[in-house]
Amino acid sequence: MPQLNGGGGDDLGANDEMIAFKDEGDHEEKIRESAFTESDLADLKSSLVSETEISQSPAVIRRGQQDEQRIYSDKREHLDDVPKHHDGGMYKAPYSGYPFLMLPEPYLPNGPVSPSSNKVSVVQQGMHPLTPLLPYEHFNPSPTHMPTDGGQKPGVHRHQTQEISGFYSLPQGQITPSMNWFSHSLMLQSGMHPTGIPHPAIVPPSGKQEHDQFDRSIYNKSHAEAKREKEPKKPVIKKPLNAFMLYMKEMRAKVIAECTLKESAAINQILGRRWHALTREEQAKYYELARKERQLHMQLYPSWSARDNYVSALGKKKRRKRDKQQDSSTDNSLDCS
DNA sequence: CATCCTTTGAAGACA
DNA sequence: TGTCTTCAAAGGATG
Repeated sequence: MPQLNGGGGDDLGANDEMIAFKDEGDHEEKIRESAFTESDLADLKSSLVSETEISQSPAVIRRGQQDEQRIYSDKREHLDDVPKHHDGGMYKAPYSGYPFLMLPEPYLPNGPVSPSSNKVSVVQQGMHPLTPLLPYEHFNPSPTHMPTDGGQKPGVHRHQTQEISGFYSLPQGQITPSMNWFSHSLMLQSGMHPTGIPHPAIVPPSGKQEHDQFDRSIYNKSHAEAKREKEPKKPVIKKPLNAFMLYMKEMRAKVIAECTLKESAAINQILGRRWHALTREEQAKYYELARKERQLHMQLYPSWSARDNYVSALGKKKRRKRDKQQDSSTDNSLDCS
């Protein structure tokens, strides 16, 4: 199968996913036929209400979503097989030259999308808002810089890939095989990437509560405690963005402009429908970008695991949500249409 | 002020 | 192995 950048040992693709993807053909066409345009905005707006009120219980809805998700997951696997738009070692995103040109102006720091946002993390402010990939730009993925498994957590299996374009080459010696999180944690403070470039995947010790605690400590803590507080805290390394998230980042501004919507939930619904309306080639771009994101992320943070950011095995938020659903499922009044 | 909503996909947990 | 849960982004809405 065609491999990215000459196919250096990427094991993310799978050939056994063809069936589901083929079967999806008709479905995909139908989706495209019903591709969302801004003319459907009114429809969506009403569906935002109606779709959540109709027959299915949340559990059933969720189940359906997951079934569909699996189909698209299969599709994604297949998409790894589609011819890649790359040239030699350098990926050329045909649509806009990701990562540098992927997002339109509105995503620039002073653009219409972000300017007034106070939700942008400290790390993101003042950095290239375009994509987490930017800092990776200087990362040299050559085998000599491959991280070892020394810092690897048990049970964390990360596939090391040989091939990342020279596009991401790093100033020499910035990341060594022995560099795990602890060895460059100081650099990571305040979201500083080992390269010296802020990285959006790295945020200061997370949680507003934590932050509040820190602020209060300035006034309330004893000297010893204050000193302890000063000690470096583990920065939070965020998950790499998946294909859809990358797509959302790129297209959100466009949808906002077209539909004059502000509410993210509604925008995300539109984006979800548009995502399904994309051709496989169009989606492939984002799957490819996401794959690169993951590769770079795992090379930059070999000891990182998604588990690191888990609130708990069963987070309180979802637990509450589930409890709610159970309550509503016992109350069937909302299930009928 | 914290959490929810809403989407898809990746990854971890668990039976 | 299959299913479920959590979290990535975003910002208005809500309690």
